[in-house]
This record gives sequence, C-alpha cells and structure tokens, in this order.
Amino acid sequence: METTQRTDQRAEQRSAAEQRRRELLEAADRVVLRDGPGASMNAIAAEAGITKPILYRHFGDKGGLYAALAKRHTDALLASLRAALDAPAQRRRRVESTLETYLAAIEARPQVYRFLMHPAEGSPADSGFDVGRHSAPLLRRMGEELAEVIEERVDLGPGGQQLARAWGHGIVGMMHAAGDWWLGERPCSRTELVRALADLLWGRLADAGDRAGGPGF
Amino acid sequence: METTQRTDQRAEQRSAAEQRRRELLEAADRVVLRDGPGASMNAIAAEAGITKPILYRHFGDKGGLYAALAKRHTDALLASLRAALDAPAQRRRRVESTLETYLAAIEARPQVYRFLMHPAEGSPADSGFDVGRHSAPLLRRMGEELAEVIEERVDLGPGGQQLARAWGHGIVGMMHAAGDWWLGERPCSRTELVRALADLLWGRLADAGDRAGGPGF
DNA sequence: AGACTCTCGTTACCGCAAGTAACACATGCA
DNA sequence: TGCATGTGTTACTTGCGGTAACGAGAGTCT
Repeated sequence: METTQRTDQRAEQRSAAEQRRRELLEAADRVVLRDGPGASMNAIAAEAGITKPILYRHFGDKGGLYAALAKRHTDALLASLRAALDAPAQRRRRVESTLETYLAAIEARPQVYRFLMHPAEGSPADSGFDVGRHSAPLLRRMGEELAEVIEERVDLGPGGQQLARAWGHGIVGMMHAAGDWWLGERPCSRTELVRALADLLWGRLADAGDRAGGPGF
Repeated sequence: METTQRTDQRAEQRSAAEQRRRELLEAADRVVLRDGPGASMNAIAAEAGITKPILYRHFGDKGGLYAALAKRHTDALLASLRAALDAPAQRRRRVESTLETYLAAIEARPQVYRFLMHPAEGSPADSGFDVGRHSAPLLRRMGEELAEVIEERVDLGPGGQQLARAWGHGIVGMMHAAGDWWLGERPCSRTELVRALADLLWGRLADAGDRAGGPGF
C-alpha cells in the first residue's frame, strides 16, 4: 500500500509543518511584543532557535509573517467582539458591552494593540524610520481641536470637558474611518455619506426600530 | 557698519536657506506623491538635483523630512476644517459642512491623504516591508462586520444597506480613535468612556443646548 | 595679497536588514 | 547502493539610512 503510506506520510509532514509554523509564530510573537514591530527577521529566527531562510520558506516574506501574526490576534479580537455584539440584551446595552470589550482588550494587551494598529514605533530608540508617525498626530490634532470647539460651544453639563474630549476624538475617528472606507470603495456620493454620518451623530441609531425577528442590535 | 552688514547677510542667508528648504520640500513632495511614501532619500535628493547629505543637513533624518512634509499638508487641511467649523450656521449644518470639507479634501488629493494616513503602501511593487498593512484590514473587517449586524437587525428603511455600512465603519472608527486617545492619556475610567461614546451615539450631541454666547457648534 | 572660516556640495564609506543561492545532512524508498 | 525530498546551514547580494571626510567658492580680518 504505497499510496496509503505516502498519504499518511504527507499528512504527518503537513501536520508537522503546521505545528512548526505555530511554534515559529509564537516565537515571532514573543520577539515582536518585546522589541516592537521593528523586530528583525534575524532576531525572530534566533528566538525560534533557527535561521532566516526557514522563516522565508514558511512565510514567503516579512509581510507574510506579519500578516499571519496579525491574523491570529485579529481573529481572537473579532471573536470576542462578535460575542459581545450577539449577546441577548437591549441594543444600548449591547453597544456598551461591545465598546467595553474592545477597550478592555486594548487595555489588557496594549503591546498587541500597538502592533496591530501602530505598526511602526519600535520600543527602544528607533529602528530606521518611523513610518506612521504622521497619521496619529493629525488625528490627534483634529480630535483635540474638535474637542475644544465642542467644549466651548455646547453645554454638556458637569463633566462636560472630558465628555467633549472623548467626543472630539470619537467623531474625528468616525470621520476618518468612514472617509477611508468611502474613498476606497466609492459606494455612494459624498453628500450621501455626509448625511449618513450626520444622521448617526444626530441619534438616528437610537431612534431606529428593531428589524423583524429577534431583539434589535 | 559691520554689524548691520553682518545681520543683513545673516538674514539673507537665513531666507535663502528657507527658500532652499521650501524647494527641497517641494521636490520631496513630487517624489513622494509619485513613488509613494516608500520613496528613498536618494530619489528625493536626485529629484531636487542634489545629493543625500544636503537633505540630512536640512532635515536631520528621514523622519524630519517626512514630518516637515506632513506638517505642510496637515496645516492646510486643519485650516480649512477650522473655517468650516467656525462658519455662521446651525449646529447640524456646520457638522455637515465640516464633514463635507474633510471628505472633499481627501477626495481631491487622495495621494496626499494616503501619505498622511497610510504611510506605507508604496505604489509600485513594494519597498521593503509594508508596515501598516494590518491596521487597515482589522478596521475594515470590524467595520464590515458591524455593518452586517446593523443591517440585519436595525430597521433603517430604504437605502438602509448603505447607511448601515457607513455607520459600521464610522462607529468602528469612532471606537478606534477614542480608544487610542484614551489608551495614551488615560483621562478617565473605561466605564466613563463607554458611557460617553454610547451617549454620543444615542444622540446626546443633538439634544445638548448651546452654550452661552454665540451660536452653538 | 593671503590666511580664515562658513556654507554648499561632493564622493566614498559604514552598518544593517531583507531576501536568496548554494551547499550539507538526514531519512525513507527503489 | 543510489536517489529523492524535506530541513537546516553559511555566505552572499542588494539596497537603504546615515555619516565622515574632503573640496570649491565667497566674503572677512590682518
């Protein structure tokens, strides 16, 4: 039975290869979390106890490795978010719980978060060039300015200043992400998007009714 | 009048240097807009008709150059946003006009936008490693998933699908930016931030009264 | 005039990281 | 014994960021 033997062997090898891959990913994880995303392939290979070419055979190039790494964390995060989003509760409660889940996740493992979202700023000194040092400042500046405007013009009662700041950054982020998506896909006209976002800010989400079948989002 | 002569000369030199700096920045601008943010210092120097060390004398390092480059565009964008935000009109109208301004800007010059916000993805082939290819996918995936949930559970009437997608990406962006800011400054507890964002989504911005003095934001 | 110095510019180099080619050892199969 | 295949290595190339060292021109001081 050569074929069976051969298939068995193939299967063994494949599973061994996947096992190996997992090990490599865990080593890479350790290094990236320690040295920041600027970690070199040499360092990762050393941590795994092997040398560079093996990494390249498994992941193609550095982008492949990082993508695999990111996918793991991303999938985990998305799963927990989905759970919060699907829990049986009122809509507002679910929104709060989802926000809570996300914030708790980034709070619990800020290094992972920084890797996923700010893949530049290495921890020590530097490491070449901090690509990505610009977007954050721009968003921050916009958020701060908007917060000032809100705090100065809208009456939010006690604790209004912090509310204004959270809103400033939140609204800017909303604009940024929606704009980014819209620019890539062009699913509608600019005016339509503006209306959609303004409607969102104007509480249309709270006012909308539940869809037939099951509790509303 | 040595001193006067000397000051004149100094002034001349300084202004000449600034002039030069502007020229270099414009050359860098051209290259970056053509080759993407992965543009090499050699390429930029060549475009400006000089060689690398001069760039380094002017901007210190690559980060300095990019920061200077980013500052120009950032300042311009912020100025127009401020104008829209300060225009005399009702609050909702101003919000719409600000959103419109932002979206129009990124629509008009997507390359500049990509440089400011997605400082990795070079246009041709690649250029080393695309740091930052992960954050976008994660945000996109979250946005799409949220959009699905919204569309499937909330009754938004006609055109609800696109509305849901815009909201999905917008809400995710809000969460992301607010979380990022909060993680950096820790200005309040997690629960407070959750409440603030949920309140925002629940239309508290629309309901809030204007502050004393002038038309509300 | 000639030495000083200051800025602008160059060439040639270093260090380092990504990615690759070529070779070496084991192990199962004919 | 020969050979194919997966696993690992060393040693290399290429390209980039960054720097040191040197050269040329123009104004300045004695």
